[in-house]
Amino acid sequence: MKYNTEPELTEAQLTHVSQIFKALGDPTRIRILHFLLDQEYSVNEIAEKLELHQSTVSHQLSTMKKIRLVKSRREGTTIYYSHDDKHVIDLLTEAINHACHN
Amino acid sequence: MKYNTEPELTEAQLTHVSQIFKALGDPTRIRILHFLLDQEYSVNEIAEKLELHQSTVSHQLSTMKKIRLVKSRREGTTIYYSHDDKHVIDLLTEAINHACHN
DNA sequence: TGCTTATATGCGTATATTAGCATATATGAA
DNA sequence: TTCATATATGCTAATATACGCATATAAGCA
Repeated sequence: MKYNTEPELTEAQLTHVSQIFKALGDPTRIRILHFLLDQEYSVNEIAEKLELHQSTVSHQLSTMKKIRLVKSRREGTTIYYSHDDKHVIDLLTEAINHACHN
Repeated sequence: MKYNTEPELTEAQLTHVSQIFKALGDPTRIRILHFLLDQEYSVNEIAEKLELHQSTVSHQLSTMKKIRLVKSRREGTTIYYSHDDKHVIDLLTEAINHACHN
C-alpha cells in the first residue's frame, strides 16, 4: 500500500491551523474581520454598523485577540480594533472571492 | 464617521465561507484532508494511518462530503475518498505553510 | 468625588459538535 | 443463502460555543 508522501503535520501546526480556521468558521467573526479589512473601528462602531450587541462584539473581539487575529489601541475611553494577521486576512479574502464566482 | 468601502458580504457568501472554514476548523478533518492531498484512500486506510476509529473517519468524511470537500468512488466493498475542492486544498496548504515559519 | 461614556466580563441558557458504541447496510464470495 | 468485509448511521454523553443580560472596570470631565 502506497502512502502519502507529504510531510506529516506536527501537533503544533495542526493546533495552530485548526485554531485559525475555527476562528474563521463563525459568521459573526467573519463579518467583523471583513469590516476591519481596510481600517480600524471602535467596538461601538462595529456593533452599530453590523447591528450586533456591544457585548457580542466585545466577546468575539476578545476571542480573536487571544489568537492575535486582531489588535487594539486605546484612545481615551474608546478602543479601536484592527486586524493583526495579514495572512489570515488573505485567507479570508481569497475564500470570499472564491465564494463570489461559484 | 467614515466607513469601510469594501463591498458588503452577502448572506450567501457569508454562509458559504463560514461553512468552509468551520469544516477546516477541526483537527481530525484537517488531518484527513491533509492525508488526501495527493491521492485517494479508503476509509480503512485513513483510519489505520491516522489512528482513528472507523466510525470517526466515516462521520467526518460524511460531513465533508455534504459540503463537497471530498468525493468518493466505490470499488467492490471498498470506498475511496479524495478531495473535491482544489481551492479549499489551496487554503489549507497555505495555512499550513504559514504555520510552518511562525 | 460623582457622573457619563466606552468597553470588558461573569454567568446562564440554548445550541452545536465530536466521537464512540452498537448496529444497519452493501458488496462479494462460498 | 450464509458469511465475511467495508462502510454508514442512529443514538448518546461529554464538551464546546455563541450570545445576551447584568454588572464591573476604565477613562475623562465637571
